[in-house]
Amino acid sequence: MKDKILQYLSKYTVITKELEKAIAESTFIQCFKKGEILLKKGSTSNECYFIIKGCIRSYYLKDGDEKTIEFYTEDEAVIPLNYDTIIPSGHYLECVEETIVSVGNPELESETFQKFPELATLSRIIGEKIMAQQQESFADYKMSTPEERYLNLVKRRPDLIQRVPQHQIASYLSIKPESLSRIKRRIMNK
Amino acid sequence: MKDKILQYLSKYTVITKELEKAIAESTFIQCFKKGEILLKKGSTSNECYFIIKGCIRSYYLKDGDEKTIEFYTEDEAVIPLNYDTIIPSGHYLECVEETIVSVGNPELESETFQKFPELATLSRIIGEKIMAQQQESFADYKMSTPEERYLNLVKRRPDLIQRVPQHQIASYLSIKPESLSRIKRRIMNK
DNA sequence: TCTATTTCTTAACTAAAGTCAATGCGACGA
DNA sequence: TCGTCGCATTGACTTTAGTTAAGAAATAGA
Repeated sequence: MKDKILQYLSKYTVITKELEKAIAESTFIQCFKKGEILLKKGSTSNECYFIIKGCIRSYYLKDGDEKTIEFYTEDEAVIPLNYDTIIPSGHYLECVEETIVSVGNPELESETFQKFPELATLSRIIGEKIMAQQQESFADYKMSTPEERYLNLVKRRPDLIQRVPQHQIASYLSIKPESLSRIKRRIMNK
Repeated sequence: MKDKILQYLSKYTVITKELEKAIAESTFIQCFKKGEILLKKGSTSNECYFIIKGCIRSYYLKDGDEKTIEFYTEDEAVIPLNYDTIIPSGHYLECVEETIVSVGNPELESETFQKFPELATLSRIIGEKIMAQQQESFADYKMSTPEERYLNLVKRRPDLIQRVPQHQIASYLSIKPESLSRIKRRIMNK
């Protein structure tokens, strides 16, 4: 199970036996059922997740309906916006399907970081990378029409189209399910 | 001139005489004219900026027209997406008006960080803050209609409406100038 | 297995943004 | 001072998304 995290981290640094042990001690594995809520609006968050298997969706509630912000799948880190703060969350985290995660929390994290400073550096580097990716996908999003966004999604994350309900895909693209149906038909007839 | 940076940093940490000196040594002041390009698409970037006075716009070129991603004004940090990497930039940075900035670069930065580890920590904290803000504004953007985005902009950054040409505001809201005109009229008639 | 519920699609209509073209306004330089 | 150019606005028309409502398909639960 934990192999996947080590595999992920080994892309960035050399994993010593000691480090392996430290990571094993500072995280634990947890399993959630489809539909389970990991984080509610209004509550604080002191857990972050690394997805071993499954899919997590983050969304806001506005005018009674859900606005999907992001889908996280295998080998991705889910760090709530308010992680390690006392700020109540504005968004929800929900499991799209049965999901196995490795859970981290600030206390265990800072302990491990003190023992392994290279992990702190690593964490910063990965953080910067995520930030750069986010900025890029924001730019992509802003520059595209709903149809382009859908085509882009099909290209980059074809698995999502299969495993996530269409109305959640639609909300992710900021359109109504009816519009997504029409867009798909439009593309078919080309 | 440099007072503004110290003032900004003093919100986060105590500024000693030594630190003040180090900051003075690791940055320099530069002035750009209206319309000057600080970063071109395709080139690498080894400079970041802190705006003392003025306004900088980042934009992409798509299908021949400019897609504005962000406006940066007084007391804001402008860190190109590809800063301190060998990746060629996908976006441009342009001065909306005459702009005075404090310039930083990776070499000077890492020197100062070694001498003042608290500055490295600070830089990380500010980085995380910027990241959280970005995520929030992305969520806000995704959840809003063009009209809501315009009203939001008027509320949060009324100065931009005054100092930036309307067609750039429109591109920032991802609409055409004609649509922005209509939105303004619609709001007037309410 | 059968039912009930959710999800997806379709249709008709409304609302809003895109497109194209024309006009008006103001800044800037000759 | 005048003329030019870029910018903002307006109008007519097209395209696309939202809304409402209905029905078909898929899914989950009893």
